[in-house]
Parts: sequence; C-alpha cells; structure tokens
Amino acid sequence: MVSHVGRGVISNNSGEIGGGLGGVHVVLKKGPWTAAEDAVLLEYVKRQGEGNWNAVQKNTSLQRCGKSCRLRWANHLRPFLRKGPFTPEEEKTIIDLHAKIGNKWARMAAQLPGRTDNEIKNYWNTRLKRRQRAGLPVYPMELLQQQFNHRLHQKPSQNITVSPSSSFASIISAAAAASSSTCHQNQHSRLNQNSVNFIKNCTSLDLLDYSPYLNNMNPSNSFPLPRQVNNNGLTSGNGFSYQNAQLFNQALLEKSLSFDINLGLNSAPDPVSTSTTNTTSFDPVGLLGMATGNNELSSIQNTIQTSNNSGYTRSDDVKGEASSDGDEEYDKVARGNSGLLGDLLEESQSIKRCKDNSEKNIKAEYDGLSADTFQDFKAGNTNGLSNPKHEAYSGAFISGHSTIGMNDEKAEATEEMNIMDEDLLSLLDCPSPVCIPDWYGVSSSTNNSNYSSREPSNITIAHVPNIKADEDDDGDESICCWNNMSRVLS
DNA sequence: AAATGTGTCAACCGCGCGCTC
DNA sequence: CGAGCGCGCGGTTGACACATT
Repeated sequence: MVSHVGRGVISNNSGEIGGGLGGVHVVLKKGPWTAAEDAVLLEYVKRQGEGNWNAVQKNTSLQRCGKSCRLRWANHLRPFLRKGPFTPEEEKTIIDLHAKIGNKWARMAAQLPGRTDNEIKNYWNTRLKRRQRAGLPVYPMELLQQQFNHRLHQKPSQNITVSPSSSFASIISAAAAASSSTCHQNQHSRLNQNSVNFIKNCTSLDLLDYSPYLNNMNPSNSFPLPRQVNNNGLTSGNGFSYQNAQLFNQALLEKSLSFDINLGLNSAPDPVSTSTTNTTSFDPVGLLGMATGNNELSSIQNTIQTSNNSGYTRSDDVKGEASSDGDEEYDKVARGNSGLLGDLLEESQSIKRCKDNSEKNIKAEYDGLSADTFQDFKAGNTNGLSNPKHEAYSGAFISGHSTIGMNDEKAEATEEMNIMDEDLLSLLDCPSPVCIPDWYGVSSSTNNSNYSSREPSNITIAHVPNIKADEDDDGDESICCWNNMSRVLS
C-alpha cells in the first residue's frame, strides 16, 4: 500500500489509523515537516494536549499519521528541548547509563532533561562507529573496572541471559557470577589445566581489552594492567605479545565451547549433564564482541590487527606511567579513553600518527627488506618465511614488546617480557604464529549453540605439555570453572 | 575540482506492551 | 479471554553537509 518509501513522498499507507478510519484510504505525507505543518501540530497540542495522536489527522488539516505527529512533537516541538551538541557531562552520563542499561534510549533520555531518545541514540551510534573504526573499546577502562568490581561483589539472585543487546553491566555480572560460582569438578582436561596455568601466569591481557571479564582464573579478580605505548607507538611494559594474546584468545575460544554459566549459584552441580539444562551458553567471543560494542565480532580482530600491523597497542591506563614520560601522543591516546567524542577525535588522529611513526621506524630498522615483504607482513602473510632478517622484523612487528626505539632500560625490561612470552609459548608448545580460526569472525549474534558444534578447525596445538596444574588450596575456586571445560579436544 | 568517505540529523518502520471493549 | 487499537521503543535508513583523498 505504500506508494513510495522515502522522503517527502505522499503515501496512502494508513498505518495505525487504518482501523479507526473504517477503511477509508487517506493519503498521508511522509518526509520532512514544513513550518506550516509544525504550526498546525503545535496549535493542536496547545488545544488538546499531548496524546491521542491519531486524532490529529482527523481533526486538523495535517496529512500525517499519528506516529509521525508524536515523533515530531517529541523530538522537535515540545517545550524545553535542548538542542546543540552534548556537553561533556551529558556525554559522560550517556556512557555511564549505557554501561548500566544498554540501548535503553528512552530511559537515558529521562535522565537527560531536554534530550530526546533519538538524539542519544544517534550520538551513541556515531560514537560506537568511531570507536570501532579506531579499534577501541566502547567504555572507558575506569568505568569498566568500576563496574566489574561492583558486580563482582554482587551475587546475582537470578539467571542472567546474555544477548547482543545486553548492557555491559549484565555481561559483567555474568562474568563475575561465573567467576565466583562453584564450578563442576569433573571432566578434567589436560589442556584446560594448561590453559588455566597459562592464564594465571598472565599479568596483562593486552590486545583483549575486555577479556579480563572472562578471566575468572585471576584469583584476585584484579584488573590487569594495560600495556604502555612508547614514543614510537610500540607497546612495552608488562603484558604479553600478540602471539600470546592469540593463545589467550584461543583459550577463551576453547572455553567457549564448553563453559556454561550455571547462574543458579547455589544449585548443586549435575555431575552428568553440565550443559544441557538451565544453563546459558557462555560465549566469550560474542561477549567480547559486545564488550566492545561490536556485535559482529570484529573488535578482537581489529585490536589484534592494529597491533600486528603497526606495533601499536592502545593502553587503557588513563593514569598510566607513560604520561609521565612527556609523551604527548600517548597522552592524547590515553585521553581519548575518556570516551568523549572530542577526545576520540584527537585520539584517532594520535593513533594514526603513532601507527605512521612505528611503521616508519620499523621500516628504517629493517631497511634491507623489500617493500613487498613489508607489505606482506603488514597483511599478516608470514607463510614460509625463514629469512632471519625477516624473522627479526616479524618479531618486532608481532611482539608487543619490541625494543625498537626504546632506551636501554626500557629495552631490557621489554626483552625480559619477550623471554617470558617465549616461555609461555614454549609451555604450550604451539606452532607460531597461531592461526586464527576461520570462524573467528562469526557474528556474535549467531546462535550461541553454533559454537558448541563448531570446532576451531585452524587451531593447531600439536600436543600439550604435561604441566602440573596449580592446585593450591588457597581457595582459588576459579580453577574449577576451567576444569569444567570438557569436550575441547575430544 | 571531483570523488569518496564520514558525521549528523531526522524520519520511517516493525514490534511489543498495555488498555479497552 | 481475545481482538483491536494507541502508543512508545529501538533499529534502520536517507538526505545533506562537511572533510579527506
């Protein structure tokens, strides 16, 4: 019945008023409102008050459906509307609220006098897009840490379902619940034990900004320290490399295949069936996607890609030590973590500069490489490369602990980290680089059940070393959670 | 200067909820 | 109790302006 879909067209789509008009087809206007139409609507509301929007078309000359009238009134004509850009306070409020309640625009608008849900929604979507493009997490780290700590000490009283539209607070709740819950002790897996140890040995989860929420192996549940960025845009400090981050990703993915949150925290575990009833499939991949506001799962890859390509890894530590180095670019990047649009703009520019700098420096360092090789590596194509020079170059690029451009002291500390990385790698005895499964980019909106049936085909762990699991009895319940991983390599 | 990309704004659409009959 | 209706919400899209290449 719609003659056209578009702006400024006349439609005979009677929409909601169909029934009320007894089947009379009324040509309704669509598209932008004119001043004259506004005047008519204003006058009507002045006389009749808000509501009964379908009556507007009946009682006035307006050729607009009730919905359109309501929208026009709510977003443009009603009194006390605030126009213009959001203030920093408003932006902060929006970010806070979104972290708490998710995409509840109307509820947010209720907290922001004079602002409409549409405005807030537009603002958020723009911000989201921008952060995604920059490979940044949606929420400022401070906020996340605050939320996580808060949720951690709250035992959920009811089941939590995690969906793509979940607020981050609910996701964090789920992670915190899993973290503190008593988990099933059966179905041990050697790989899982190793994963546990691996994770426990990690002090920083670089490249996976929000993976800490899933890291229920951290006994203190403390938030990991972020990486630092030196003045070449290269990462340094505590943390682990791109390769190890991928291993950690893999661990999370493995975990996703079998880790169910039983959110009935006090319910007795069912030793036989651990994943079929009353459990919510816990999908770290999807959660990470959501954590960064990206339901299409590109966030992790974006982050890794950023590091891989440029050697740059963003630090979330707004108050990080790097700022004290007088590193302006770093400061700008860190400032961008406020999540405010103005800072974001500056941040993305700084990231670009950092990236350019690091590429320049690395290219200079390994000047003997051909341009093609350089581009190949940037593209992640390292297949069949055995040139030592290239390997060094690869290391500089892949590792989060490049020493290029560092002073001796920093370089020494970073070298230590690289050694640690290698140790961790050797513990897992993984071929390097670890392949990212081809299904890794699957949207988190995909039915979670898919994950349980999709083995990561590209993960190639030849064998897993026999590492004694850390079975200390210091009350580290979280081990149980990982022990709950089953069927991973069966 | 033209093409392309990006941001912003405004509007439409489908869906679900609650009320009324 | 169920159908019809009004309304609100959240997702999506299109137009336009501006920035970048």
